[in-house]
Amino acid sequence: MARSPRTGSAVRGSRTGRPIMVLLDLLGRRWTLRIVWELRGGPLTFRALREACDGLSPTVLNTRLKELRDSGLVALNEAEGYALTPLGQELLERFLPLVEWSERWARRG
Amino acid sequence: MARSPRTGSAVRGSRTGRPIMVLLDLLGRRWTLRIVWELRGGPLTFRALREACDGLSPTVLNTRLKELRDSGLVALNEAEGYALTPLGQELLERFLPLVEWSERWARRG
DNA sequence: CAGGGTGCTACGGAATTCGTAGCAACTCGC
DNA sequence: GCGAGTTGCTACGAATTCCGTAGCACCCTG
Repeated sequence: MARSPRTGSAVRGSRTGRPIMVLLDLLGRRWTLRIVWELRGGPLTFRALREACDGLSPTVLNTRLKELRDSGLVALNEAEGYALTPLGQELLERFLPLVEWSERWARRG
Repeated sequence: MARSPRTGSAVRGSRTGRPIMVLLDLLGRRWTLRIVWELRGGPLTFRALREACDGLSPTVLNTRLKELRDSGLVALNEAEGYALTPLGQELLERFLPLVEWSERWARRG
């Protein structure tokens, strides 16, 4: 199974290690963006996260969570479950304009 | 092969048809974000786009381009090649903060 | 002990993606 | 007309990724 993309190292589709390429590799994997999105309201347990993501397989969820933890975007808090780190919240904030845009996209497209 | 995600219809991983879910499905497919990114500087031909994306297979490139055209984000201009539509440029603009963020992410993560 | 929660793994099959080869159409120079 | 070059795009078998179900080990409460 493909390893977690890391800045400075080659990723799927690019050998430069440029941060944007690493990010595109990470976010281009199925469920990754969705998981970050579902954590927007606060921590969720592994199983709650599964349900929020329409019951994706635990295999993939665990793989994605490993990648997101390796990337410093998500952390496992024993008391509350999985949550966005400050870095992950920054990513979510940068992503919010896309959410607002998608509403207009739906009306026009 | 999975059909292009459309707002208002069920997509992979969500039956609600909410625009954000449709967008997450679309962007969560491999190479989709990369293709939009590589078109940031202007139109590219099919083959130039392949090279820009580190030689991804023409099968997948064509599939992604169909999806992006169905979504109204990319158009084929016979004279110049594939280019972002105004809608696609809006998406790219909303995505730019993530690029800037990825630079800091690389330093911290 | 029973019953419920937690994170997580195994495994076989389905879906997606890849890599290579090549087609049909068009344009250019000759 | 005839190549040589471009264009967008397809076929097809193999590799990779993802899915669905079942279930393990652990902890806590009753």
